[in-house]
Amino acid sequence: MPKQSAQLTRVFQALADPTRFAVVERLSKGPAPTSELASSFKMALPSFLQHLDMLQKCGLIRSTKKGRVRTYELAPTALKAAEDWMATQRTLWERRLDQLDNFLNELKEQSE
Amino acid sequence: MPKQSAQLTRVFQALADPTRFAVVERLSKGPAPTSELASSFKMALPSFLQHLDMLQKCGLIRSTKKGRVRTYELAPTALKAAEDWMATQRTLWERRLDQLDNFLNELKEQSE
DNA sequence: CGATTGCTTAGGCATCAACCTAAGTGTACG
DNA sequence: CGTACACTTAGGTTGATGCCTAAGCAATCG
Repeated sequence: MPKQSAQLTRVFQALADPTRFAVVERLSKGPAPTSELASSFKMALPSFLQHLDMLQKCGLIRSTKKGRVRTYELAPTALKAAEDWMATQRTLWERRLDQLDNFLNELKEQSE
Repeated sequence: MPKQSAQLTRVFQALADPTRFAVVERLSKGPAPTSELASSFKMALPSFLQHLDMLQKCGLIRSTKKGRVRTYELAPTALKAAEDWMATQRTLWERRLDQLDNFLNELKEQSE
């Protein structure tokens, strides 16, 4: 499944920018409209919107429009998928270290 | 602590590339020398080395050199930090959803 | 309805990231 | 000691990313 990993690299790509990173942190505390989100950054609005689009395209956030106001919220599924991948890599490695440790202990006992 | 988040965005940046992503997956299964890692990719060696450097600079991997062979291994701490950040954002959001759910249930009970 | 507000689209510029080839350093082996 | 091997350094091309201004559209408000 190379499709899966392509999706994950897009999520990481999205989180690699300080602006988008900060948006995710903000949205973890609750939904917010475009203008409120934008007000924290000194960037022009269209530039900021590109960041929101990117976050939405990779599935990290969702949005709905009511009247002329668009509201954004976090979409935890993408975050969870990335989190799970990381946990898998890390625990594979840590388990391997434990096995090595056991092996060395056995060697040590044999020599005693 | 804006230092913390800068470190995290660099980790995400590192994982945003398919080559580096694949290297981390490979190294989760155990250490490997430069040439073995490089053999999986059709890229020129110096190009590939840039990827390894980037992974190392953000703390995702370590390396040691013995003779003329450099061996790489995973460094789980950076991975753990990124994982923890994601879990925090996600659970903040999910807890908020639960609270909203409780609130709606209370409203519903009052109306019955 | 006319002006204002909130977002969207279009297009352009500058910097950086990912790749390459060519040439260098140091270790090992016959 | 000379050759081969494993990596390293230097330098250059190219496309993607991040930013801007200007102009457009649709929903309110007076």
